Amino acid sequence: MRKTVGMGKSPAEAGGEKGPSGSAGGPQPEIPSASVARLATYLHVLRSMGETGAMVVSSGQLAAAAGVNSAILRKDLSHVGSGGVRGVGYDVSRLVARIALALGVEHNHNVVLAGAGHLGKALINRVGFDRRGIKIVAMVDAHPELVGTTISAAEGEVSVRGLCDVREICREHRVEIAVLATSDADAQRTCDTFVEAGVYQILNFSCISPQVPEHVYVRPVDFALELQVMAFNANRRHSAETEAAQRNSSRPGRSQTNQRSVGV
Amino acid sequence: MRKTVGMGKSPAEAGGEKGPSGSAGGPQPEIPSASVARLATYLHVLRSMGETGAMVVSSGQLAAAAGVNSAILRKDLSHVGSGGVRGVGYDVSRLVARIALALGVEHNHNVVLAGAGHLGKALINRVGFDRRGIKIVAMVDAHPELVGTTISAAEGEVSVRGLCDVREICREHRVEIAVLATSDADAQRTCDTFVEAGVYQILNFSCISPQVPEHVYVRPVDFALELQVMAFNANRRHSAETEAAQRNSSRPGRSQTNQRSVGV
DNA sequence: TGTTGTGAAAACCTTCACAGCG
DNA sequence: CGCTGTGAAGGTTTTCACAACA
Repeated sequence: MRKTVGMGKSPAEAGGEKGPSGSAGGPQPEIPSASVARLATYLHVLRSMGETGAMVVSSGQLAAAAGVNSAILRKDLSHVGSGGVRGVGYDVSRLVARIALALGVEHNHNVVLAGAGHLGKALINRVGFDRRGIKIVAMVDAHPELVGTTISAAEGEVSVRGLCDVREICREHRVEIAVLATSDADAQRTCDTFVEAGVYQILNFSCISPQVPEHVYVRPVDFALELQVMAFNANRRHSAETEAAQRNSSRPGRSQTNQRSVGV
Repeated sequence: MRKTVGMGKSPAEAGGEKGPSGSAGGPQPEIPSASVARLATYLHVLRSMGETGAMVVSSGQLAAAAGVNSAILRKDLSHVGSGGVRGVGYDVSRLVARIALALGVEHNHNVVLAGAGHLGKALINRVGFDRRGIKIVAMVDAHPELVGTTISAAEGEVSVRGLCDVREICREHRVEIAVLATSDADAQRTCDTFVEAGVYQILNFSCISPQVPEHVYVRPVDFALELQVMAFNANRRHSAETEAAQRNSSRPGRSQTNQRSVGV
């Protein structure tokens, strides 16, 4: 929600054509973007379940584990041609395969991580990117004194390269996605380098909003924002309490609005 | 979107009462949650603008800087009693004051950060929490060997404390919000400790989904998720391209759906 | 003229509720 | 009986478009 001029949701999704597809072989029936994010979560949860031996899950169980309402889960799954069995549930491995197919997890996407500070180290040490179709192929940093050093990562060591190598790295590995975990001072410069190298999706952890051309999508990850929203909720809770106390009788009331999960 | 059973949107917002307020003095006219997140972003952007000397902004300028459509920006601002001048724009400092008031940034909220690894270090070194109403009052870690060590932070040094101190810290500082930046192995245990200490909003960076009681809100920050969505978009772009190439004429078409910003 | 503030319309997303089936 | 899949209803969020105004 910060800067980001470019495409908001997705490429594809051309002209009109609401039906399954204009001609004969339109394969993607256009999954709603809100569902895509949740499907990725289900995939993650299902894999954990599979590892602990579960063979089938019901929508209720999976929904509870994923933190969503079961109706929307079933609707999401219907977009991937769920294949559940009425009265029983879903076969875990089959469902994993279907979601993975729909999300295109089979093609590994190569990403470059910029910034060899604490955040960069935290990111490179995260496990589980690989199995989710993400491969960090290189780490770069704008500071010459860091170039050539090695960072211990989840698997082996990664050596830090310079910005001047970005173009070559991106061409060689067909990189379309980059992560900007640099200091604010280096962010714009590093971002420009990526854009010149043909990267068109950037996950931005810095506090500035880099200027980018129209066709580039920058997804901001503003660490303070979530906390600020939480603080606001805390304030609201307090004023609701004092307000309720000033009157006399209480009226409970509910509310639900799941917001999209956050962050890399 | 991961686990998270508790409140989805906000506390407050009790029963029916759609109008401004039931009785006489209802002060909060109920800002939509989508707007709250954006308002926090505007505040951030406006402060940067203020520092570079801008006195007034138009909705178009601010919207471009914040990466949103100008109509929705004006609507968001209308919730805080915008006070703009037609034909001119908004007075920057006045607008900052109004948004800060509406969001309640004046009350500082104390938060505890769990996890003294790379991620924890990255978070504690972030600047700008303070001016956004957030104060990290302590850092804790489940590993005894880290307890007592000091971490160099943006301002001075912070010493790491143990889980057994959490209860006291939270009571002393009236902590309602915690950040879970531990390893997955320590996450549940640390989370439980916070819940017992009365924390009811938790920003979760770990890859597991902690089990929490009904009234606790866990906001997941799944680092891989965003990248996976980006990868999906890249796939869609590719299949759209090849599909378009298989036919002959191209039909451009647009799409816009700004998703909520992400992360702490 | 240029910009705000805001109804009304449109798009999007979620929830309900139930038919259909194993 | 239990669970899936889905049409229809309901709610929220975004966009449009334009009157009002300095």
